[in-house]
Amino acid sequence: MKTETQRPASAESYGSFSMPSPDGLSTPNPRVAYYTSMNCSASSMTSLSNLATFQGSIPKIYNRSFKHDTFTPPPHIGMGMSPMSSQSSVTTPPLSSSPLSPSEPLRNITNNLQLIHMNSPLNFTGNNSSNASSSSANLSHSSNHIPTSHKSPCVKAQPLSPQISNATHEDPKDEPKSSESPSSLSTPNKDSPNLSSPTSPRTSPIKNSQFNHEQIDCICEVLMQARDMEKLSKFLNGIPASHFTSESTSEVLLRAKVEVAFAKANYKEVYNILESRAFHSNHHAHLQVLWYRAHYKEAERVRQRPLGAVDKYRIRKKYPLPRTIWDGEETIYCFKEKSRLALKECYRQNRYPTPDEKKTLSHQTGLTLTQVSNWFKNRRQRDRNPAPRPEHLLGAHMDPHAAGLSMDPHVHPDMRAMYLRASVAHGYDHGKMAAGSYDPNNVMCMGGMRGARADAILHHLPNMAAMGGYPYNGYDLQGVAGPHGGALHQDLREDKWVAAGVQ
DNA sequence: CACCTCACACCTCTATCGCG
DNA sequence: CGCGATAGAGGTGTGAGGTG
Repeated sequence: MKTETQRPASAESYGSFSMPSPDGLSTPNPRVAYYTSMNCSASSMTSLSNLATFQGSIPKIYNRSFKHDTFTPPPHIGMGMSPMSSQSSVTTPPLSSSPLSPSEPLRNITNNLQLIHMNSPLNFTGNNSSNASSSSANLSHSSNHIPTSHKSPCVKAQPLSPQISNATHEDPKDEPKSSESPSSLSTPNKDSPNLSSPTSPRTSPIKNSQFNHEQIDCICEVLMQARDMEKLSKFLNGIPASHFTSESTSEVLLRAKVEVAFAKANYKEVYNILESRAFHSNHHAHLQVLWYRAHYKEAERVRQRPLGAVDKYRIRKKYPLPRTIWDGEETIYCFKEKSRLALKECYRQNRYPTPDEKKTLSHQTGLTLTQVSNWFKNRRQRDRNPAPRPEHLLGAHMDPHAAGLSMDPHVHPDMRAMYLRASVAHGYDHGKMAAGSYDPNNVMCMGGMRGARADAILHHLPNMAAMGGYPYNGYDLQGVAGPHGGALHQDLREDKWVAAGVQ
Protein backbone atom coordinates (compact mmCIF):
# COMPACT_ATOMS: atom_id res chain seq x y z
CA MET A 1 0.00 0.00 0.00
CA LYS A 2 1.20 3.44 -0.80
CA THR A 3 1.78 5.85 1.92
CA GLU A 4 -0.06 9.06 2.38
CA THR A 5 1.89 12.03 1.23
CA GLN A 6 2.15 15.55 2.32
CA ARG A 7 -0.27 17.34 0.09
CA PRO A 8 -2.68 20.11 0.63
CA ALA A 9 -5.42 18.69 2.69
CA SER A 10 -8.15 19.95 0.47
CA ALA A 11 -8.94 21.90 -2.58
CA GLU A 12 -9.19 24.97 -0.43
CA SER A 13 -5.45 24.84 -0.04
CA TYR A 14 -5.22 26.27 -3.51
CA GLY A 15 -6.52 29.51 -2.32
CA SER A 16 -5.48 31.57 -5.24
CA PHE A 17 -7.49 29.36 -7.52
CA SER A 18 -10.53 29.18 -5.41
CA MET A 19 -13.82 30.44 -6.53
CA PRO A 20 -16.44 31.69 -4.23
CA SER A 21 -19.57 29.86 -3.43
CA PRO A 22 -22.83 31.39 -2.37
CA ASP A 23 -22.30 30.64 1.24
CA GLY A 24 -18.99 32.38 1.20
CA LEU A 25 -16.94 29.25 1.51
CA SER A 26 -14.06 28.93 -0.75
CA THR A 27 -14.99 26.69 -3.58
CA PRO A 28 -12.38 25.79 -6.11
CA ASN A 29 -12.80 25.64 -9.80
CA PRO A 30 -15.84 23.99 -11.29
CA ARG A 31 -14.50 20.54 -11.52
CA VAL A 32 -12.92 20.72 -8.13
CA ALA A 33 -16.21 21.67 -6.66
CA TYR A 34 -17.82 18.97 -8.67
CA TYR A 35 -15.46 16.31 -7.55
CA THR A 36 -15.48 17.57 -4.05
CA SER A 37 -19.18 17.42 -3.93
CA MET A 38 -19.09 13.85 -5.02
CA ASN A 39 -17.06 12.68 -2.12
CA CYS A 40 -17.67 14.81 0.86
CA SER A 41 -18.04 12.63 3.86
CA ALA A 42 -21.22 12.85 5.78
CA SER A 43 -19.62 15.16 8.25
CA SER A 44 -18.17 17.44 5.67
CA MET A 45 -21.32 17.75 3.67
CA THR A 46 -22.97 20.15 5.95
CA SER A 47 -23.87 22.39 3.12
CA LEU A 48 -25.07 21.91 -0.35
CA SER A 49 -23.16 24.92 -1.32
CA ASN A 50 -20.31 22.78 -2.52
CA LEU A 51 -22.34 22.25 -5.61
CA ALA A 52 -23.24 25.77 -6.14
CA THR A 53 -20.48 27.46 -8.01
CA PHE A 54 -18.87 26.06 -11.06
CA GLN A 55 -17.30 29.02 -12.64
CA GLY A 56 -13.95 29.67 -14.13
CA SER A 57 -11.43 27.11 -15.18
CA ILE A 58 -8.17 26.18 -13.59
CA PRO A 59 -7.44 22.83 -15.14
CA LYS A 60 -4.06 22.63 -13.58
CA ILE A 61 -5.37 21.91 -10.16
CA TYR A 62 -8.48 20.03 -10.80
CA ASN A 63 -7.19 16.57 -10.82
CA ARG A 64 -4.87 17.02 -7.95
CA SER A 65 -7.67 18.42 -6.00
CA PHE A 66 -10.22 15.82 -6.81
CA LYS A 67 -7.77 13.18 -5.87
CA HIS A 68 -7.92 14.43 -2.38
CA ASP A 69 -11.61 14.04 -2.54
CA THR A 70 -11.47 10.62 -4.06
CA PHE A 71 -13.49 10.93 -7.12
CA THR A 72 -13.18 10.19 -10.74
CA PRO A 73 -15.99 9.47 -13.04
CA PRO A 74 -17.19 5.96 -12.70
CA PRO A 75 -15.21 3.46 -14.68
CA HIS A 76 -17.79 2.06 -16.96
CA ILE A 77 -20.40 4.71 -16.82
CA GLY A 78 -18.56 7.93 -17.14
CA MET A 79 -19.81 11.29 -16.23
CA GLY A 80 -21.81 11.82 -19.29
CA MET A 81 -19.52 14.42 -20.66
CA SER A 82 -15.97 15.37 -20.99
CA PRO A 83 -14.29 17.26 -18.22
CA MET A 84 -14.43 20.35 -20.30
CA SER A 85 -18.03 20.10 -21.15
CA SER A 86 -18.98 19.17 -17.65
CA GLN A 87 -17.26 22.25 -16.48
CA SER A 88 -19.64 24.48 -18.22
CA SER A 89 -22.69 22.54 -17.45
CA VAL A 90 -22.26 21.12 -14.06
CA THR A 91 -24.89 23.22 -12.55
CA THR A 92 -27.08 26.14 -13.12
CA PRO A 93 -25.05 28.75 -14.85
CA PRO A 94 -24.30 31.88 -12.93
CA LEU A 95 -26.44 34.86 -13.48
CA SER A 96 -23.49 37.10 -13.87
CA SER A 97 -20.34 36.71 -15.81
CA SER A 98 -18.36 39.22 -13.88
CA PRO A 99 -15.52 38.18 -11.65
CA LEU A 100 -16.94 37.28 -8.33
CA SER A 101 -15.92 38.08 -4.86
CA PRO A 102 -16.99 35.64 -2.19
CA SER A 103 -20.30 37.32 -1.73
CA GLU A 104 -20.94 38.05 -5.35
CA PRO A 105 -23.06 35.14 -6.48
CA LEU A 106 -25.92 35.88 -4.17
CA ARG A 107 -25.71 39.52 -4.85
CA ASN A 108 -25.92 38.76 -8.54
CA ILE A 109 -28.99 36.68 -8.08
CA THR A 110 -30.63 39.32 -6.03
CA ASN A 111 -29.56 42.02 -8.39
CA ASN A 112 -30.97 40.19 -11.31
CA LEU A 113 -34.25 39.78 -9.63
CA GLN A 114 -34.25 43.34 -8.46
CA LEU A 115 -33.45 44.36 -11.96
CA ILE A 116 -36.49 42.54 -13.14
CA HIS A 117 -38.45 44.27 -10.49
CA MET A 118 -37.08 47.74 -11.12
CA ASN A 119 -37.54 47.69 -14.83
CA SER A 120 -41.07 46.59 -14.85
CA PRO A 121 -44.22 47.73 -13.24
CA LEU A 122 -45.51 45.43 -10.63
CA ASN A 123 -47.73 42.87 -12.11
CA PHE A 124 -48.16 39.54 -10.55
CA THR A 125 -50.69 38.12 -12.87
CA GLY A 126 -48.34 37.59 -15.72
CA ASN A 127 -50.37 39.70 -18.10
CA ASN A 128 -48.41 42.88 -18.29
CA SER A 129 -45.91 43.00 -21.08
CA SER A 130 -45.64 46.70 -21.54
CA ASN A 131 -42.14 46.94 -20.21
CA ALA A 132 -40.92 43.64 -21.42
CA SER A 133 -38.57 45.17 -23.92
CA SER A 134 -36.97 47.52 -21.49
CA SER A 135 -36.66 44.75 -19.00
CA SER A 136 -35.13 42.64 -21.60
CA ALA A 137 -32.64 45.27 -22.56
CA ASN A 138 -31.64 45.86 -19.01
CA LEU A 139 -31.45 42.21 -18.17
CA SER A 140 -29.59 41.02 -21.14
CA HIS A 141 -26.21 41.90 -19.84
CA SER A 142 -26.69 40.32 -16.49
CA SER A 143 -28.46 37.19 -17.46
CA ASN A 144 -26.29 36.23 -20.32
CA HIS A 145 -25.30 33.02 -18.64
CA ILE A 146 -28.75 31.75 -18.25
CA PRO A 147 -29.16 28.78 -20.50
CA THR A 148 -31.14 29.42 -23.60
CA SER A 149 -33.98 27.33 -22.41
CA HIS A 150 -34.26 29.42 -19.30
CA LYS A 151 -33.02 32.74 -20.40
CA SER A 152 -35.99 33.42 -22.48
CA PRO A 153 -38.49 32.98 -19.68
CA CYS A 154 -36.41 35.13 -17.41
CA VAL A 155 -35.90 37.88 -19.88
CA LYS A 156 -39.38 37.86 -21.14
CA ALA A 157 -40.94 37.02 -17.86
CA GLN A 158 -43.36 39.36 -16.32
CA PRO A 159 -41.97 41.27 -13.42
CA LEU A 160 -41.42 39.08 -10.49
CA SER A 161 -42.70 39.59 -7.09
CA PRO A 162 -40.43 41.56 -4.86
CA GLN A 163 -41.03 38.81 -2.39
CA ILE A 164 -39.15 36.55 -4.66
CA SER A 165 -36.33 38.98 -4.78
CA ASN A 166 -36.50 39.18 -1.06
CA ALA A 167 -36.66 35.45 -0.81
CA THR A 168 -33.37 35.12 -2.55
CA HIS A 169 -31.65 37.83 -0.66
CA GLU A 170 -29.18 36.19 1.61
CA ASP A 171 -28.23 39.11 3.74
CA PRO A 172 -27.98 37.61 7.19
CA LYS A 173 -30.03 40.45 8.51
CA ASP A 174 -32.86 39.36 6.31
CA GLU A 175 -32.53 35.71 6.93
CA PRO A 176 -34.87 35.43 9.90
CA LYS A 177 -37.45 37.40 8.03
CA SER A 178 -37.32 35.18 5.02
CA SER A 179 -37.57 32.00 6.94
CA GLU A 180 -39.86 32.95 9.69
CA SER A 181 -42.86 31.35 8.13
CA PRO A 182 -43.41 28.59 5.67
CA SER A 183 -45.21 30.99 3.45
CA SER A 184 -42.59 33.66 3.43
CA LEU A 185 -42.60 33.74 -0.32
CA SER A 186 -46.16 34.78 -0.36
CA THR A 187 -46.24 36.90 2.70
CA PRO A 188 -46.71 40.57 2.01
CA ASN A 189 -43.82 42.79 2.85
CA LYS A 190 -45.27 45.65 4.78
CA ASP A 191 -42.14 47.73 4.42
CA SER A 192 -42.16 47.79 0.70
CA PRO A 193 -43.43 50.57 -1.50
CA ASN A 194 -46.17 50.38 -4.10
CA LEU A 195 -48.77 49.67 -1.54
CA SER A 196 -51.31 51.22 -3.79
CA SER A 197 -50.96 48.66 -6.45
CA PRO A 198 -54.13 46.64 -6.47
CA THR A 199 -52.26 43.53 -7.41
CA SER A 200 -49.35 44.18 -5.16
CA PRO A 201 -48.32 41.29 -2.99
CA ARG A 202 -48.09 43.80 -0.22
CA THR A 203 -51.81 44.07 -0.10
CA SER A 204 -52.76 40.62 -1.21
CA PRO A 205 -50.79 37.44 -0.60
CA ILE A 206 -49.14 36.13 -3.71
CA LYS A 207 -49.86 32.60 -4.55
CA ASN A 208 -47.53 30.70 -6.78
CA SER A 209 -50.44 29.98 -9.01
CA GLN A 210 -50.19 33.58 -10.08
CA PHE A 211 -46.95 32.86 -11.87
CA ASN A 212 -46.93 31.30 -15.22
CA HIS A 213 -44.82 28.27 -16.03
CA GLU A 214 -41.93 30.28 -17.30
CA GLN A 215 -41.83 32.45 -14.25
CA ILE A 216 -41.97 29.46 -11.98
CA ASP A 217 -39.11 27.89 -13.86
CA CYS A 218 -37.13 31.05 -13.59
CA ILE A 219 -37.73 31.36 -9.87
CA CYS A 220 -36.83 27.74 -9.30
CA GLU A 221 -33.67 28.25 -11.27
CA VAL A 222 -32.72 31.24 -9.19
CA LEU A 223 -33.45 29.51 -5.92
CA MET A 224 -31.44 26.51 -7.01
CA GLN A 225 -28.64 28.81 -7.97
CA ALA A 226 -28.84 30.36 -4.53
CA ARG A 227 -28.86 26.90 -2.96
CA ASP A 228 -31.77 28.02 -0.88
CA MET A 229 -33.49 24.71 -0.44
CA GLU A 230 -35.75 25.95 2.27
CA LYS A 231 -37.27 28.62 0.13
CA LEU A 232 -37.26 26.42 -2.88
CA SER A 233 -39.17 23.81 -0.96
CA LYS A 234 -41.70 26.35 0.20
CA PHE A 235 -42.04 27.71 -3.27
CA LEU A 236 -42.60 24.26 -4.73
CA ASN A 237 -45.20 23.55 -2.10
CA GLY A 238 -47.10 26.57 -3.28
CA ILE A 239 -47.17 25.50 -6.87
CA PRO A 240 -50.50 24.08 -7.97
CA ALA A 241 -50.56 20.38 -8.60
CA SER A 242 -51.51 21.10 -12.18
CA HIS A 243 -47.93 22.15 -12.82
CA PHE A 244 -46.71 18.68 -11.99
CA THR A 245 -48.83 16.78 -14.42
CA SER A 246 -46.86 13.96 -15.92
CA GLU A 247 -44.71 14.71 -18.90
CA SER A 248 -45.75 18.31 -19.13
CA THR A 249 -43.87 19.04 -15.94
CA SER A 250 -40.96 21.25 -16.80
CA GLU A 251 -37.49 19.89 -16.34
CA VAL A 252 -36.59 22.83 -14.18
CA LEU A 253 -39.37 21.96 -11.82
CA LEU A 254 -38.24 18.37 -11.66
CA ARG A 255 -34.68 19.39 -10.99
CA ALA A 256 -35.91 21.65 -8.26
CA LYS A 257 -37.81 18.77 -6.75
CA VAL A 258 -34.71 16.62 -6.91
CA GLU A 259 -32.72 19.28 -5.12
CA VAL A 260 -35.29 19.61 -2.40
CA ALA A 261 -35.69 15.85 -2.03
CA PHE A 262 -31.96 15.50 -1.70
CA ALA A 263 -31.76 18.28 0.85
CA LYS A 264 -34.47 16.56 2.84
CA ALA A 265 -32.65 13.25 2.55
CA ASN A 266 -35.59 11.80 0.70
CA TYR A 267 -33.34 9.77 -1.54
CA LYS A 268 -35.98 7.44 -2.88
CA GLU A 269 -37.71 10.42 -4.39
CA VAL A 270 -34.41 11.60 -5.82
CA TYR A 271 -33.98 8.28 -7.58
CA ASN A 272 -37.56 8.18 -8.75
CA ILE A 273 -37.44 11.61 -10.27
CA LEU A 274 -34.06 11.13 -11.86
CA GLU A 275 -35.22 7.90 -13.45
CA SER A 276 -38.56 9.25 -14.45
CA ARG A 277 -37.47 10.94 -17.65
CA ALA A 278 -34.46 12.10 -19.59
CA PHE A 279 -32.79 15.29 -18.50
CA HIS A 280 -30.92 17.71 -20.67
CA SER A 281 -27.26 16.90 -20.96
CA ASN A 282 -26.41 20.33 -19.63
CA HIS A 283 -27.53 19.13 -16.24
CA HIS A 284 -26.26 15.59 -16.36
CA ALA A 285 -23.10 16.16 -14.41
CA HIS A 286 -24.83 17.83 -11.54
CA LEU A 287 -27.63 15.30 -11.42
CA GLN A 288 -25.07 12.54 -11.50
CA VAL A 289 -23.48 14.08 -8.47
CA LEU A 290 -26.79 14.01 -6.70
CA TRP A 291 -27.41 10.44 -7.73
CA TYR A 292 -24.16 9.23 -6.30
CA ARG A 293 -24.23 11.41 -3.25
CA ALA A 294 -27.67 10.11 -2.40
CA HIS A 295 -26.39 6.57 -2.58
CA TYR A 296 -23.35 7.48 -0.55
CA LYS A 297 -25.51 9.07 2.08
CA GLU A 298 -27.76 6.07 2.26
CA ALA A 299 -24.83 3.72 2.58
CA GLU A 300 -23.27 5.86 5.25
CA ARG A 301 -26.50 5.85 7.14
CA VAL A 302 -26.74 2.08 6.99
CA ARG A 303 -23.12 1.45 7.81
CA GLN A 304 -22.92 4.14 10.45
CA ARG A 305 -19.57 5.34 9.22
CA PRO A 306 -18.12 7.55 6.53
CA LEU A 307 -17.40 5.85 3.25
CA GLY A 308 -13.92 5.44 1.95
CA ALA A 309 -12.84 5.73 -1.65
CA VAL A 310 -13.26 2.05 -2.26
CA ASP A 311 -16.70 2.06 -0.67
CA LYS A 312 -17.74 4.83 -2.99
CA TYR A 313 -16.23 3.12 -5.94
CA ARG A 314 -18.24 0.02 -5.16
CA ILE A 315 -21.37 2.01 -4.74
CA ARG A 316 -20.83 3.64 -8.10
CA LYS A 317 -20.52 0.19 -9.58
CA LYS A 318 -23.51 -1.08 -7.75
CA TYR A 319 -25.74 1.82 -8.66
CA PRO A 320 -24.84 2.82 -12.17
CA LEU A 321 -26.23 6.04 -13.46
CA PRO A 322 -29.58 5.83 -15.18
CA ARG A 323 -29.51 6.74 -18.82
CA THR A 324 -31.80 9.62 -18.09
CA ILE A 325 -28.83 11.52 -16.69
CA TRP A 326 -25.98 9.91 -18.55
CA ASP A 327 -25.15 9.92 -22.24
CA GLY A 328 -23.86 6.37 -22.15
CA GLU A 329 -20.29 7.16 -23.02
CA GLU A 330 -17.85 5.27 -20.90
CA THR A 331 -15.12 7.00 -19.03
CA ILE A 332 -12.07 5.37 -17.58
CA TYR A 333 -9.66 7.31 -15.46
CA CYS A 334 -11.42 10.56 -16.18
CA PHE A 335 -10.94 10.45 -19.93
CA LYS A 336 -13.36 8.87 -22.29
CA GLU A 337 -12.02 5.97 -24.22
CA LYS A 338 -12.87 7.79 -27.41
CA SER A 339 -10.67 10.69 -26.38
CA ARG A 340 -7.88 8.39 -25.39
CA LEU A 341 -8.03 6.63 -28.72
CA ALA A 342 -7.69 9.94 -30.51
CA LEU A 343 -4.69 10.79 -28.39
CA LYS A 344 -3.12 7.43 -29.02
CA GLU A 345 -3.66 7.72 -32.74
CA CYS A 346 -2.02 11.12 -32.80
CA TYR A 347 0.81 9.89 -30.60
CA ARG A 348 1.42 7.02 -32.94
CA GLN A 349 2.10 9.52 -35.72
CA ASN A 350 3.85 12.16 -33.74
CA ARG A 351 5.08 12.01 -30.19
CA TYR A 352 5.58 15.76 -30.09
CA PRO A 353 2.50 17.49 -31.38
CA THR A 354 2.69 21.16 -32.18
CA PRO A 355 0.60 23.63 -30.21
CA ASP A 356 -1.80 23.74 -33.13
CA GLU A 357 -2.10 19.99 -33.16
CA LYS A 358 -2.69 20.03 -29.46
CA LYS A 359 -5.41 22.57 -29.93
CA THR A 360 -7.02 20.42 -32.55
CA LEU A 361 -6.82 17.42 -30.28
CA SER A 362 -8.18 19.42 -27.43
CA HIS A 363 -11.15 20.39 -29.51
CA GLN A 364 -11.54 16.91 -30.83
CA THR A 365 -11.45 15.19 -27.47
CA GLY A 366 -13.10 17.80 -25.33
CA LEU A 367 -10.05 17.85 -23.11
CA THR A 368 -8.20 20.96 -22.11
CA LEU A 369 -4.94 21.90 -23.71
CA THR A 370 -3.22 21.12 -20.44
CA GLN A 371 -4.77 17.69 -20.29
CA VAL A 372 -3.66 16.96 -23.82
CA SER A 373 -0.16 18.14 -23.02
CA ASN A 374 -0.09 16.12 -19.85
CA TRP A 375 -1.24 13.06 -21.65
CA PHE A 376 1.59 13.32 -24.17
CA LYS A 377 4.04 14.10 -21.43
CA ASN A 378 3.01 11.04 -19.47
CA ARG A 379 2.88 8.85 -22.49
CA ARG A 380 6.39 9.80 -23.56
CA GLN A 381 7.67 9.31 -20.07
CA ARG A 382 6.13 5.90 -19.73
CA ASP A 383 7.41 4.84 -23.08
CA ARG A 384 10.87 5.96 -22.13
CA ASN A 385 10.76 4.22 -18.79
CA PRO A 386 8.50 1.31 -19.35
CA ALA A 387 7.38 -0.59 -16.35
CA PRO A 388 8.93 -4.02 -15.89
CA ARG A 389 7.77 -6.29 -18.62
CA PRO A 390 4.76 -8.29 -17.69
CA GLU A 391 6.58 -11.51 -18.40
CA HIS A 392 8.91 -10.64 -15.58
CA LEU A 393 6.21 -9.45 -13.33
CA LEU A 394 3.37 -11.71 -13.93
CA GLY A 395 4.31 -14.89 -15.57
CA ALA A 396 2.23 -17.33 -17.42
CA HIS A 397 -0.95 -15.44 -17.86
CA MET A 398 0.55 -12.41 -19.55
CA ASP A 399 3.00 -13.11 -22.27
CA PRO A 400 2.37 -16.14 -24.34
CA HIS A 401 6.05 -16.45 -25.19
CA ALA A 402 7.59 -16.03 -21.82
CA ALA A 403 4.79 -17.86 -20.20
CA GLY A 404 5.31 -20.83 -22.33
CA LEU A 405 1.83 -20.51 -23.61
CA SER A 406 3.03 -21.00 -27.11
CA MET A 407 4.75 -24.15 -26.05
CA ASP A 408 2.14 -25.49 -23.76
CA PRO A 409 0.64 -28.52 -25.41
CA HIS A 410 -2.45 -28.07 -23.33
CA VAL A 411 -3.19 -24.76 -24.90
CA HIS A 412 -5.00 -24.85 -28.16
CA PRO A 413 -2.93 -23.45 -31.04
CA ASP A 414 -5.78 -21.21 -32.06
CA MET A 415 -5.72 -19.70 -28.66
CA ARG A 416 -1.98 -19.09 -28.82
CA ALA A 417 -2.22 -17.57 -32.25
CA MET A 418 -5.13 -15.45 -31.23
CA TYR A 419 -3.26 -14.25 -28.21
CA LEU A 420 -0.28 -13.28 -30.28
CA ARG A 421 -2.27 -11.55 -32.99
CA ALA A 422 -4.22 -9.61 -30.48
CA SER A 423 -1.09 -8.57 -28.68
CA VAL A 424 0.59 -7.35 -31.82
CA ALA A 425 -2.38 -5.80 -33.51
CA HIS A 426 -3.51 -3.87 -30.50
CA GLY A 427 -0.33 -2.64 -29.09
CA TYR A 428 -0.12 -5.10 -26.23
CA ASP A 429 -1.07 -2.71 -23.51
CA HIS A 430 1.13 -4.11 -20.81
CA GLY A 431 -0.40 -1.98 -18.21
CA LYS A 432 -3.94 -3.06 -18.55
CA MET A 433 -2.99 -6.60 -19.22
CA ALA A 434 -0.81 -6.59 -16.19
CA ALA A 435 -3.59 -5.16 -14.18
CA GLY A 436 -5.59 -8.23 -14.87
CA SER A 437 -8.52 -5.97 -15.13
CA TYR A 438 -11.57 -6.41 -17.20
CA ASP A 439 -14.35 -4.27 -18.41
CA PRO A 440 -17.57 -5.41 -16.82
CA ASN A 441 -19.42 -4.13 -19.80
CA ASN A 442 -17.69 -6.44 -22.18
CA VAL A 443 -19.59 -9.55 -22.90
CA MET A 444 -16.43 -11.52 -22.55
CA CYS A 445 -13.12 -10.70 -21.08
CA MET A 446 -10.04 -12.64 -20.42
CA GLY A 447 -7.98 -12.45 -17.34
CA GLY A 448 -5.39 -9.77 -17.76
CA MET A 449 -7.20 -8.00 -20.50
CA ARG A 450 -9.99 -5.62 -20.87
CA GLY A 451 -11.55 -3.20 -23.23
CA ALA A 452 -9.85 -3.10 -26.56
CA ARG A 453 -7.66 -6.05 -25.79
CA ALA A 454 -10.48 -8.32 -24.85
CA ASP A 455 -12.45 -7.00 -27.78
CA ALA A 456 -9.54 -7.67 -30.04
CA ILE A 457 -9.34 -11.21 -28.88
CA LEU A 458 -12.99 -11.63 -29.42
CA HIS A 459 -12.51 -10.25 -32.86
CA HIS A 460 -9.77 -12.71 -33.60
CA LEU A 461 -11.70 -15.56 -32.17
CA PRO A 462 -15.30 -14.64 -32.68
CA ASN A 463 -16.66 -18.06 -32.21
CA MET A 464 -15.13 -18.68 -28.90
CA ALA A 465 -18.45 -19.09 -27.30
CA ALA A 466 -19.17 -21.82 -29.73
CA MET A 467 -16.13 -23.77 -28.82
CA GLY A 468 -18.23 -26.33 -27.21
CA GLY A 469 -17.33 -26.15 -23.62
CA TYR A 470 -14.48 -26.18 -21.26
CA PRO A 471 -11.98 -27.51 -21.81
CA TYR A 472 -12.01 -26.76 -25.47
CA ASN A 473 -11.57 -29.79 -27.64
CA GLY A 474 -9.42 -31.33 -25.05
CA TYR A 475 -7.21 -28.27 -24.68
CA ASP A 476 -7.01 -26.68 -21.34
CA LEU A 477 -8.07 -23.06 -21.43
CA GLN A 478 -6.54 -22.68 -18.05
CA GLY A 479 -3.49 -21.75 -20.08
CA VAL A 480 -4.89 -18.29 -20.52
CA ALA A 481 -5.74 -17.84 -16.96
CA GLY A 482 -5.91 -14.39 -15.48
CA PRO A 483 -3.17 -12.83 -13.44
CA HIS A 484 -4.56 -14.16 -10.26
CA GLY A 485 -5.15 -17.58 -11.61
CA GLY A 486 -8.62 -16.87 -12.78
CA ALA A 487 -9.30 -19.09 -15.72
CA LEU A 488 -11.64 -18.60 -18.57
CA HIS A 489 -14.88 -20.27 -17.98
CA GLN A 490 -18.17 -20.35 -19.68
CA ASP A 491 -21.02 -18.33 -18.44
CA LEU A 492 -23.83 -20.75 -18.95
CA ARG A 493 -26.46 -18.09 -18.59
CA GLU A 494 -25.06 -16.13 -21.49
CA ASP A 495 -23.27 -18.94 -23.24
CA LYS A 496 -20.16 -16.81 -23.23
CA TRP A 497 -16.66 -17.22 -22.05
CA VAL A 498 -15.69 -15.06 -19.18
CA ALA A 499 -12.79 -14.73 -16.85
CA ALA A 500 -13.14 -16.13 -13.41
CA GLY A 501 -14.75 -13.62 -11.18
CA VAL A 502 -16.56 -11.86 -13.96
CA GLN A 503 -20.21 -11.80 -13.27
C1' DC B 1 10.48 19.18 -21.78
C1' DA B 2 12.26 15.14 -18.88
C1' DC B 3 12.08 13.23 -14.68
C1' DC B 4 10.17 12.00 -10.38
C1' DT B 5 6.41 11.64 -7.70
C1' DC B 6 1.75 11.54 -5.82
C1' DA B 7 -2.89 9.98 -4.93
C1' DC B 8 -6.18 8.13 -6.45
C1' DA B 9 -8.99 4.78 -9.90
C1' DC B 10 -9.59 0.38 -10.96
C1' DC B 11 -9.29 -4.41 -10.53
C1' DT B 12 -8.90 -9.37 -8.56
C1' DC B 13 -8.72 -12.51 -4.92
C1' DT B 14 -10.08 -13.80 -0.56
C1' DA B 15 -12.45 -13.92 3.88
C1' DT B 16 -16.41 -13.11 6.58
C1' DC B 17 -21.16 -12.69 7.64
C1' DG B 18 -26.11 -13.28 7.38
C1' DC B 19 -29.84 -15.56 5.26
C1' DG B 20 -32.75 -19.27 3.42
C1' DC C 1 -24.42 -25.82 2.63
C1' DG C 2 -24.89 -22.50 -1.03
C1' DC C 3 -25.43 -17.88 -2.12
C1' DG C 4 -25.10 -12.99 -2.11
C1' DA C 5 -23.38 -8.91 0.01
C1' DT C 6 -19.65 -6.72 2.07
C1' DA C 7 -15.03 -5.59 3.05
C1' DG C 8 -9.87 -5.98 3.30
C1' DA C 9 -5.60 -6.63 0.98
C1' DG C 10 -2.69 -5.89 -2.63
C1' DG C 11 -1.57 -5.07 -7.21
C1' DT C 12 -1.21 -1.89 -11.62
C1' DG C 13 -2.81 2.25 -14.44
C1' DT C 14 -3.45 7.01 -14.84
C1' DG C 15 -3.68 12.15 -14.79
C1' DA C 16 -1.45 15.68 -12.85
C1' DG C 17 1.93 18.51 -9.72
C1' DG C 18 6.71 19.91 -8.74
C1' DT C 19 11.37 20.62 -10.05
C1' DG C 20 15.31 21.59 -12.82
